[in-house]
Amino acid sequence: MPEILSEKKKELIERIGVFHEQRGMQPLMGRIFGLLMVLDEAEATFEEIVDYLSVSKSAVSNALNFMQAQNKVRYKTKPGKRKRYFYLKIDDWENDMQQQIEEITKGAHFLNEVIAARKNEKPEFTRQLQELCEFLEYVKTKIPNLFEGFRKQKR
Amino acid sequence: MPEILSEKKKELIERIGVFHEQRGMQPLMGRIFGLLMVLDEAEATFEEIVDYLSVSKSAVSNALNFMQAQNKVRYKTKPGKRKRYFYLKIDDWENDMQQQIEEITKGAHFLNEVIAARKNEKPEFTRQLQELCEFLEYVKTKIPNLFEGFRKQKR
DNA sequence: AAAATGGTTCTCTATTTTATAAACAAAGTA
DNA sequence: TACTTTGTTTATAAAATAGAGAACCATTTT
Repeated sequence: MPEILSEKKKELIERIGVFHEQRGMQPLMGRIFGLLMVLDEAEATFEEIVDYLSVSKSAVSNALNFMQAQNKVRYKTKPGKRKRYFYLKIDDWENDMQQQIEEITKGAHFLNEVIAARKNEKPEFTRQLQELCEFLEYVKTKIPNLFEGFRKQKR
Repeated sequence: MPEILSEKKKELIERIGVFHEQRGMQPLMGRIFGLLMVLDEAEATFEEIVDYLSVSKSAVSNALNFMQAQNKVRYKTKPGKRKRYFYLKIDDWENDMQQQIEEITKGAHFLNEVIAARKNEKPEFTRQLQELCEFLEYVKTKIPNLFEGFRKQKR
């Protein structure tokens, strides 16, 4: 028997949905994300997702396939049951975080191209581009330290 | 006489546009961003932007207003001239970067809510949420160090 | 075999986003 | 005053997105 969601949880799911939506995730994906976090069991069948979120099967099918392709979601089965139990693959959050932080530093590449393409007509401007670029490259080198520092601090 | 853009610069502008587009910026904004970086003068009039990018005036007007509201772009005027010279406000990239890095840590807030809302039926799952959350909070505290470390390393 | 289950795929529609074109406003010029 | 320049606004149109609903397919179950 599936958990009955409190109003608080429903509302939290929606807010988590909006949060992700604003960061470029498609709306339903964000809400599935929220749902799978909030459920005490931390998992749900296809049908439950449809019911909890009141959306169509096709929407759920597409969203789940997308999330699985992105390695955000997995499913398992249970002996004797045909249904799939979808859950968040949260155990590799470190990889995820690393990628997210690296994302920010990706722009450095373009900055270098821009700097190379510019005549130095506005040295002050070019210098600022350079400084930003150097910062991004510095951050990139410091990412491993961040994880290391975190682990060290935990013990 | 406005600079004539080389093929290389045109292509670079487009790639910068796509880069920003993929990060949620509207397409034209990304290309204006690229244009204003790549131009030797690091500035352009409204009309020049329209011509360089072959887009409509209203599109440019909207994009520039948006970018000015976001404090990404400013304009100045020149004595005797009526035109506005738009340029990137790049000098506060530190603020910008800080906000971008903080963006990543925003999710911690939701994670705390989720953890509070969950019965502890799946302790392993909850523990992973907690760990991720702690990491985000750790990163948040380390942001100032990042800037400090960068400045230190520069001298 | 027929029916039920679990999920996928296809078609259509509503919404949102992005851009155009044309009218408009303001301010300077002849 | 009329005309030009410089941008803004206002309708619209075109295109991309998200999702609904129904048909569909592959397994089980009966």
